[in-house]
Amino acid sequence: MPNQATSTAPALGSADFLIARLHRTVRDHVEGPLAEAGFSLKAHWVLTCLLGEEPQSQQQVCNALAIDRSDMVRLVDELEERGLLTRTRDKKDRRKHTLALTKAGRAAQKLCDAAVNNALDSALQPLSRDERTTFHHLAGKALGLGERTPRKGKK
Amino acid sequence: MPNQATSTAPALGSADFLIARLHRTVRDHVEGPLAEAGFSLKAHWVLTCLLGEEPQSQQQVCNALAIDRSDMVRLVDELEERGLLTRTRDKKDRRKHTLALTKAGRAAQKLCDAAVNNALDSALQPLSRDERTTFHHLAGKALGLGERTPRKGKK
DNA sequence: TATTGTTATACTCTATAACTATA
DNA sequence: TATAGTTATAGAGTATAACAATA
Repeated sequence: MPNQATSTAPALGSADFLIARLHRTVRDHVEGPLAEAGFSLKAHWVLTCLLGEEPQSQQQVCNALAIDRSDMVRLVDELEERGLLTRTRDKKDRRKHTLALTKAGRAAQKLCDAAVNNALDSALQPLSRDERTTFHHLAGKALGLGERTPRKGKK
Repeated sequence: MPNQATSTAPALGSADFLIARLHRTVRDHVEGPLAEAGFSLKAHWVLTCLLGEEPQSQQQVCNALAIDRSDMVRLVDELEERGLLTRTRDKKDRRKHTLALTKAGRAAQKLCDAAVNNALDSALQPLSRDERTTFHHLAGKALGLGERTPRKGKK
């Protein structure tokens, strides 16, 4: 494991520090279990993004996830190779690649989701359920993501 | 600027995604102004850390900030060269380097703090003051940073 | 033997630039 | 001319491993 702050003095309350630390803590918790299931964080994001609103162009997914086009190519390459999504040319605009989940892709997403939610439970353990909901809501609001239904994972 | 999600569909409500996005948004906002002032994010953290509880060993600062020792060497090298802190051998345990801010270091910290707080205001603009306080508190709690006084920047 | 600080190196992520094919 | 996707490359940021000095 990388670099866990060993208990000692927090000393810093700046929001940029807290968010950076939180980011790493969450990543450290989630990455392992996901990797065991054979996925990266971003692969999970892509699958989840497609699950939401299914046929989307690569570019749309890039925009939704704030992932660079050149990264997306590699991500989609792999997911396609593993038969988790299909990549077809848009007939109306042949520049675009339309992405859609396969059945296996939907199953993979579900699997990832379970692993991620489980890992998040332990990463955010100090927070109560209500606190997590509030935190979640505020994070979304801070990002300017309009008012969406939270879509919480059920236990 | 790097990779801003262009308005479109959020699609993802997973906490790991929100935190990752927030991390980048905040970093993108804060890094620029800090760089103009001649500092990196981590340099600001180090200065702030020393401000809190002044004479500390390099290792203590590493622990508090979850920064790797090898990174810390370079950070401290630069800050020392610029006369913002002093690095002296601990006489009781000559393996340790004791760090302490200089007067210029304290001034620099104050300058950075202003730049950072200003940048955070715009990065977290969608949140009200109360919401920011709540978010802040929850982030700290999630990290298991005991109950500290928030030490909010005053306007 | 374990710890602090140091150095050099490797690795991962992400961004950039240049190219193609379409529009 | 501008956009979608691709490719190859470069740059941050961070982790790893080995070493010297000290305990």
